[in-house]
Amino acid sequence: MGRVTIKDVARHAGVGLGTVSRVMNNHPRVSPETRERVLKAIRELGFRPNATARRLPRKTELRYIGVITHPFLLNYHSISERLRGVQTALSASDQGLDLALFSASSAAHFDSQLHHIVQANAVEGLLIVDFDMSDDQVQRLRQARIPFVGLNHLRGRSWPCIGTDNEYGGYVATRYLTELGHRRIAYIGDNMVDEYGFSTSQERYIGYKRALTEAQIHLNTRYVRLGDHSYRMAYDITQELLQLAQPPTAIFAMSDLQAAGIIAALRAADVHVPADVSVIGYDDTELAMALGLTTICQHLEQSGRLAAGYLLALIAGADTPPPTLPNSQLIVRQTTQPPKHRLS
Amino acid sequence: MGRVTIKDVARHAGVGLGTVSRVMNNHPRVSPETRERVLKAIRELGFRPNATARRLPRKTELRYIGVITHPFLLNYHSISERLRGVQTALSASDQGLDLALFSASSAAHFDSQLHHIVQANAVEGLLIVDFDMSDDQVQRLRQARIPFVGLNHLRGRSWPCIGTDNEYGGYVATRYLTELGHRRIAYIGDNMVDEYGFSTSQERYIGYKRALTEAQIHLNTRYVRLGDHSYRMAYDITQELLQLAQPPTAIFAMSDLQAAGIIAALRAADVHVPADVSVIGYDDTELAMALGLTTICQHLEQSGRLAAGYLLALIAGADTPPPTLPNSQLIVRQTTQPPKHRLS
DNA sequence: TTGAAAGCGCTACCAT
DNA sequence: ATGGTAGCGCTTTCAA
Repeated sequence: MGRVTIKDVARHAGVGLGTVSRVMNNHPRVSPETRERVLKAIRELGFRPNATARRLPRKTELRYIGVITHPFLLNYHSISERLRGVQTALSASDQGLDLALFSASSAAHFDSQLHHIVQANAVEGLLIVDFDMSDDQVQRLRQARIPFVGLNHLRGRSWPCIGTDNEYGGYVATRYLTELGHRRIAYIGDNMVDEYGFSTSQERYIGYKRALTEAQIHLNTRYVRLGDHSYRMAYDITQELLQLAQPPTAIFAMSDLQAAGIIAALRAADVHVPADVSVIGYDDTELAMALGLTTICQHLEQSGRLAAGYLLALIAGADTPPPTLPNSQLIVRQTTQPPKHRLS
Repeated sequence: MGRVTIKDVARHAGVGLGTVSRVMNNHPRVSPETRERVLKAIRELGFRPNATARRLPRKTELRYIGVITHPFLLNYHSISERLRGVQTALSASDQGLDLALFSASSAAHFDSQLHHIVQANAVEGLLIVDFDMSDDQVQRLRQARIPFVGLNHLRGRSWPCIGTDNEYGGYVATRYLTELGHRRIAYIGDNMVDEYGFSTSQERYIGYKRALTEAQIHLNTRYVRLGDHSYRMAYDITQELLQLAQPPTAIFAMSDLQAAGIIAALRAADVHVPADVSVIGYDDTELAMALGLTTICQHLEQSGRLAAGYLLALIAGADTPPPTLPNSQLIVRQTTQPPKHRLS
């Protein structure tokens, strides 16, 4: 597509380049007639000035830190917490860096977004939320000399990531339940991993399994359910779990929101929490506080702050190792207690 | 500050301009020695290429839709819902527009951000979340031909805004309570208005007053409390309200999160909801669903979608009136009922 | 493999 | 008030 430039407009209006520019910039010294003629030409040609070209002679720099994430994540509490941390770090640094938010709805889309970002030299640095990258993708960013930091936990990744260990989180939550004496423990996760390569749920599941193994509890796959991470889904799954001949005495969920759905479903079925069933959530949101929910705190806001701060350091040319985030932490509230009867 | 350019690097390394460029772009046909010499020069001079200048000859356009908001808002559920709507509209349009998130922590900061955005020609269009603008600021955006849409309700604004009427929302919630027979109705809002010119809480308060007046209820200022919009604050304020000689029989809150704090405080004081005290929240978040909270739905995600869609139309040169968002809606759940005794 | 030079699309200055 | 022109900092040909 041969874009319409200021030159075309000038020719079309029968004026000089400078005049068109003056009209665009509301320069006072343009006669009303000429101005009208130029505006008409602009309209007729559908001219839209090239922002990059305007910036160059004006010498107004525009610098961004990019954040790339999945649009579904915008549903989640986790993203706004992390974004908040990122913004905090950015404002604090006062380097005139703004935040560009890219979203990628599939692995292919992620790749094309990455391509776009590199090609357009869009950002000074990139925060990659939860997505994993192929060696090739890492290579491309390195070659383009765009510093990047993952906003999630480093597990088998060859590039710096900041986040808490999901395997550990899953382990700690489940171990707490086994220590309380539970043996029929359900896990409700999400299935994003299959579609998008997010491994969060899977990692926590591995921790869950490890805790079961340690407690010599046989893994019952009926207790493992994956859905779409919504309140509603957790509600429905809980109803199904209650239909089992041996329903679980404890449920560990992927998020506080799911836990809320679980609690609601239990309440609706007149099953008492925690007397009949214990529930553990994840994220330590204000929702968990509101519900008195036992949960795992993964320091989301802080992770955003640290990751952005580290990225800024990398941009400034630092060659230091990434900062460490405190590990996940079990927050015990009122939705967990030993099971009524010790069963096997 | 005379920035270091590629020219300086070339001179310093004793090579031509093109060679420096080739090194920066990992061009294969550069001898290892020359490459090393150039890299050394780059390091020594602290050279950082100008992203704008790189984009120009590459002809890779980079276009953003800006969203400007207050960093505190990132705490709120409302912002992620709206951002999600914006992203949805942006992706759907498939125009290669990305999202730039600006945050302004004060009125002065907002003004300077606006200046920066205009000056740098940073965005194709701007969504202004909750901030109000002076005539001068509106004028500046108009002059720069940057289309803009407010992401909040239009009340006394001369520019297009998309959002539900807060006065109406406050009115509907309060009227529902008066109709149930409540006469001692508290309002818990936030105090952002003073510091930042956000009028959300104030507008709802006006609706609250109107409903009281209609029901011939005298406004008791002890029942009107403003805080910082957190769960904690609402919790504390509720404790104070319970100390009053005549505690309220109903509480209307600025957000579902506050409502959750209120309910928790009431429960802690062994006051039953809704038997002893009714509670209404705002936003219809999943938290409200989880708590069975009566609340006001203000169609946040949809407002983001509509506003972004409309902005895209404006950018494309449309001259249509803004779309209309369905008005706020009362969602009755289980935290409201008539007061125990009819009191005056 | 390298240097020189011609743009990229626009702004802003210098004349007129 | 307007047209011509010299950059803005970089990429990418074209020769050598």
